[in-house]
Amino acid sequence: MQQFAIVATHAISQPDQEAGAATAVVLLIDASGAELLPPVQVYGDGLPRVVAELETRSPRWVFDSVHEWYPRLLAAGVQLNRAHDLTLTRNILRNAPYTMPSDYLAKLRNEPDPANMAPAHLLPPARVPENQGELFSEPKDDSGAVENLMAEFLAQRSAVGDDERGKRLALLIAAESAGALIGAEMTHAGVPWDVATHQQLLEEALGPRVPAGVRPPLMEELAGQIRELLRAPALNPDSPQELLRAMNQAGIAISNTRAWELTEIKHPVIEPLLAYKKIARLASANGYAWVDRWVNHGRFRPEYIVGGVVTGRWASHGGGALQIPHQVRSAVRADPGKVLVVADAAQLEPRILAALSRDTALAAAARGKDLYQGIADAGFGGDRAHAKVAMLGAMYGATSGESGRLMPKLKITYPRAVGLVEWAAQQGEAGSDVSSFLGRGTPAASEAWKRAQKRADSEEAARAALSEARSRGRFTRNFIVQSTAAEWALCWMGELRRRLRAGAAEGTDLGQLVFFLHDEIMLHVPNEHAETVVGLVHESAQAAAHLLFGQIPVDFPVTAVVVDSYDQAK
DNA sequence: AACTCGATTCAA
DNA sequence: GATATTGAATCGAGTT
Repeated sequence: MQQFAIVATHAISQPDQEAGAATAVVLLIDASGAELLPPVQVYGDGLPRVVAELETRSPRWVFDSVHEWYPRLLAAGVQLNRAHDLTLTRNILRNAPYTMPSDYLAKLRNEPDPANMAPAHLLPPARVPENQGELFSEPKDDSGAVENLMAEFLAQRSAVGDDERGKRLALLIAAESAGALIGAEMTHAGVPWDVATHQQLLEEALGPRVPAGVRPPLMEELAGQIRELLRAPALNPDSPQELLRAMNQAGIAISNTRAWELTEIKHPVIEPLLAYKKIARLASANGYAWVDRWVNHGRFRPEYIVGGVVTGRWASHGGGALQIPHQVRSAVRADPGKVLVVADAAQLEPRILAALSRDTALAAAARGKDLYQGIADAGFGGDRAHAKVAMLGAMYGATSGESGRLMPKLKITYPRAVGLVEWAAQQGEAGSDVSSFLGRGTPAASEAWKRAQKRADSEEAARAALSEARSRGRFTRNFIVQSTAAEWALCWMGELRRRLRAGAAEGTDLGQLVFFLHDEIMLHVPNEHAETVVGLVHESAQAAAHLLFGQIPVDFPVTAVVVDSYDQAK
């Protein structure tokens, strides 16, 4: 029998007590909502103990937000097997095209879309009810009460049908919630970060550490050269405006100061300027201040925002985890006695497109390890670079330039694959929605967007409307691929987590997931289990493909390497 | 002092 | 080569 354990802040029916009001309540129910145990009142910091006890019955844990609750359980040493995250599920159901109609969904879709609201960490903190026993207390906020959580949980379950589409949506919801567990566990584990290595590379690039607010020595030296070469003694090279003015005055005709445009210019200042930009970025983004702020006890712990991107990719908060530059990856270093297993999916998105479109020719090109070479051999005279530019252009919506020119050729070779992304683009331009393979949908076009499309009364407005339509088309075109790739990655990690836990259940600590970035994972693994884990990583990739698509002729190879530090991967 | 916005560069 | 998707973060420079 399926069991569900709901964790809430309180129960509406819970009588306020003079002293020692409960800090949480746990309710164990079956799929129909019937209580299997009397509600468990939790006092003080007793939640981890209560949860650990109930976990032996292996329920699916229902939280308003795993992100809010799970870290404190992990801190107390309690791990959970399965979860259902009401907030993440709510966000999926809001835009999901294949659902069972209900009042719950109707209400949900009438609320203002949180996707258009400020992220939670930028909003003022919600008011916490702290009013037990007070004479003039404000009414208690019952949104987190167990009765309401249970009602929403049951409503979410009945929103999912049991046909093929419903099963896919159920898989998405389960995978998203598993992702929430994994995200919290990765934050808890942390990326092993060697502060000494990091500081050494900073010293080599910037010179000895100086107080905050002072320009590092090697930056100051380059700044001096730049000022001299541009005859601008007071120039602050950190200001793009000042820099642009100074360069124009020195006779350099440019309209912006982006590094890749500067490379085209022949002038003595370019070399020191590019060198300056390079180390200035290092100093401000991943310099001494970054290490002080984000690395603690040898661990970098970014927060993962599961489903934080419209396409279902993860966002992150704190320390810029989505953009760890190659420059500092030598500081990501396994503890003694351990190694890093770094794995990524090879050319995931075009393979996803092959599976989505059932394009047998593209599937054939993807048969080998190098998909782009496969495409090149099939229709681009063996030219891999051209094949890659064409394929990326098809998935992103390039119209002009080389990529645009190569599109007709690509369409002749892969009519189904190119046809699918073109269909998705047309849907978006027309104001319709598209969805991922498992059923995550695009948010509806805004009212302002629809108004602009409807009455473009001037030449100017018509141009703007067309540009907006094309932009939405590129979004929906990319959405079907990126969102399904995110689902594949979620399943990959879920399968891997299951295998790691199976090992742990038999008493073998195989190591843990410590980092995830779209199509790449990192594990921190005891030396002796490295090859076992590499095997599990490959096995999980195949299991993920099968879980999503069933038996299809598309390969999803991953590369997995065993290294001491992150820079040795790739 | 706290905010917003544009410019820039990093990642997949 | 010159063009397309999704993000995070910092800085300067202007605003409230």
